[in-house]
Amino acid sequence: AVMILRSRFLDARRKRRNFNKQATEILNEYFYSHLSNPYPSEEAKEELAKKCGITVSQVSNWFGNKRIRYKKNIGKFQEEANIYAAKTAVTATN
Amino acid sequence: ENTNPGSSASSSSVNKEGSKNSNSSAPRTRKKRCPYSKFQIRELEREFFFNVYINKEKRLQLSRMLNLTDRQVKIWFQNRRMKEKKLSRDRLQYFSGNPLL
DNA sequence: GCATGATAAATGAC
DNA sequence: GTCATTTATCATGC
Repeated sequence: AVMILRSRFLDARRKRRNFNKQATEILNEYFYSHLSNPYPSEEAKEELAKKCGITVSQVSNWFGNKRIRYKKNIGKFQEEANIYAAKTAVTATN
Repeated sequence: ENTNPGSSASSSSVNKEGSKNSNSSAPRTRKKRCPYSKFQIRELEREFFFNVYINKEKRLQLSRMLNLTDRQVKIWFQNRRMKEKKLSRDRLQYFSGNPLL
């Protein structure tokens, strides 16, 4: 029993699995609503991790990748940025 | 497998930080990340197994053997310790609160 | 074929 | 020294 868990842990790290759509939505919402300073605190990371059903490390990985890839090609994320900007604007009015 | 700057017989292309840059070049260009070879990793891991903290003596010896700078070896051990800590955290989280245990 | 998540070098704050 | 991070690279998903 322990052995299968151990083996599952060992190969579970590098086997990449995409996050579900809802988790990505939550992360993007935070990112684009904090675009001037997309550095969530440790507490914010824990909350995001809980809401997304992922670990804090995965949240850190996601923001690290998002920041560098956004900076490298802002144009590519323009459409995405507009979508979430509109989304947060709607929630703000409610 | 690994064309490491400084390995083989590179004469002097190694960018040193010792130079107190005479002229402008204000922000020193960040050193490009260069993955280490299997051999380098094996030797580093071997030493890490014996002692997680490496002393200056062995560090110089290792850096010469692997054609790395002392700084590179020092930083490798720092990163390796962080990796070990993360592995412990992940292990703990994975084996705790799981369905069958 | 790139998008994406995870990991490996390298830097800097403290 | 630790540790969050930047950056490039790796490995996989699709």
